[in-house]
Amino acid sequence: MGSVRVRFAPSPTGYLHIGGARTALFNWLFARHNDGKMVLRIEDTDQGRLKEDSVSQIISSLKWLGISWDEGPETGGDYGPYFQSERLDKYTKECERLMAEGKAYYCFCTSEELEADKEADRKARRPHRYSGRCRNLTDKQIEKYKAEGRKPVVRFKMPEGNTVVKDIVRGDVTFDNNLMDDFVIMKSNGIPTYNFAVVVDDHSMGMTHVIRGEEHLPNTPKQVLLYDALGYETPKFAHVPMILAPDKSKLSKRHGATSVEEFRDKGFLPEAIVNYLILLGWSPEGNTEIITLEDAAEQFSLKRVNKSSAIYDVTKLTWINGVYMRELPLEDVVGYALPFYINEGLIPEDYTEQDLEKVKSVADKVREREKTLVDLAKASSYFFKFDYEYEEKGVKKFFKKEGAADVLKSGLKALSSLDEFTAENAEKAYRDLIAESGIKSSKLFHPTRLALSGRTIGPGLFDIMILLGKEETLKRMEKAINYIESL
RNA sequence: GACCCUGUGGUCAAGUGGUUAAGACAUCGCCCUUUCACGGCGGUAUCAGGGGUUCGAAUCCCCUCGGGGUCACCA
Repeated sequence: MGSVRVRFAPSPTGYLHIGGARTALFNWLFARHNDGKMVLRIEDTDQGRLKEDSVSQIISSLKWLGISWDEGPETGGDYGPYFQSERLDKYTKECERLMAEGKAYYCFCTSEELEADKEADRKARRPHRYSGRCRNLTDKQIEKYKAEGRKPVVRFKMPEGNTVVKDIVRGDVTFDNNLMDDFVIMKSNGIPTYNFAVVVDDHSMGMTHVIRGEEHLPNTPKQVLLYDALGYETPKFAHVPMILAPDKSKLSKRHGATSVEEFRDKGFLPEAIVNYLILLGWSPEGNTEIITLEDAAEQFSLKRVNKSSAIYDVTKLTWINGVYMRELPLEDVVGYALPFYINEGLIPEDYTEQDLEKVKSVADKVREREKTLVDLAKASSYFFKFDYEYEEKGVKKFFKKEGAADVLKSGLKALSSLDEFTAENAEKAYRDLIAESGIKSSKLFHPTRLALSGRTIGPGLFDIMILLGKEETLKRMEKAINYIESL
């Protein structure tokens, strides 16, 4: 076997699905691990289902995730074109060869006839398969049909016997050819069906391995038969388990986010999504949970891919996202976070260098305790706006207490006397105040936090003060004192 | 319905005839702490069921049940 060549072959009918992303990822990992090539091919033969912009959406999602390809759209390559719609001549040629060899034939059955057959089978409660009516048409009959203007499809002549699919993940899977009918390989409009196009393409593009979702397994024997009929060498197959929704059903819109874009919009980082996806259906040796694309590529093996489908669990994704939020370089996190800060109305769309610096310093502290970019932006809001309301339960607990205003007043005084407003000095001022006055530390810290942020949780109190600056800190203290006194 | 795949805690998942059945997320408790998060320690919880094979089965075989997928001139 030559060097490894694998492909990800999405159909451009929408966004990049999380399951598709995982398939792409496994292909990428396998290619990388084996110093092989990753090909991106667009399966756009069904013009009816084609969606505008879908290709660019899929491409941008893949890029965003960090999944690259050596050949395909944008990058080109020696095995192009990489759009099936531009490869029609290849399918036609191979189809004609099959017909010349008697391995395929024209079928002129109308959809009405086919439907009637199907109905008859249904009534007789027998499994439906194509009747084979056109299997042995004479040249004369064919001419006659053609003269009538009927456009034929081309069907594959299903041979007798069994077909074995050798699958790296699942072992040998045997299918009875009797259960498969003479399926269509070329539609009446001259466009190949999936099963035919995929075989011609995978062969002509030199694919050594076909790694795809489990849902393709039942189709594979047909493809194997086609490989044989065409005299191609069969690639190695690996059908990876599917990703299911929490209720074990197929992941769909009603389960919330299913596309990579949606996860992005919910504030997940590409590094985290990729990390999570790597762990779904595959696991590295040892107890590693946090793993980079590069490390995974080094270790990746199809032998360690699971057989059973996995239920995707957003809770664990969220945990992983939190890990990356605090461990990735601050610049990276801020880069991803900016749109969320804009969306929260914290900085303008045409933000300045100053805005950026502020986001950086705020995010640096806030990211420690948040798990998504959405939460990060929300938890940062009071650093940018002073229009917040005091949290109700905080007010009850800390503001509506005997002497609350006085405590804040003494805090305010201690702070205002500071020349150099640093976290160390501010903390010292508070600690000294506590020591001198005998005020309990919690009686001072909590109301201060509520005054400065409107909340009962957040970064270290003195970090907040520094981020706010002396002037703003004092202003907020004063406002809180007034508020308490008005209660 | 037919065919195919699959079945270890709530979820991910290690495990390939002999283990006290790892680990992670979640959950519960404790600790750390100005709060939250992080972190640390500990707890609850798993081999779908039934038959075999074997001195010995999560691991091998069979059946049942559960889950999923495929049955197009879609991909």
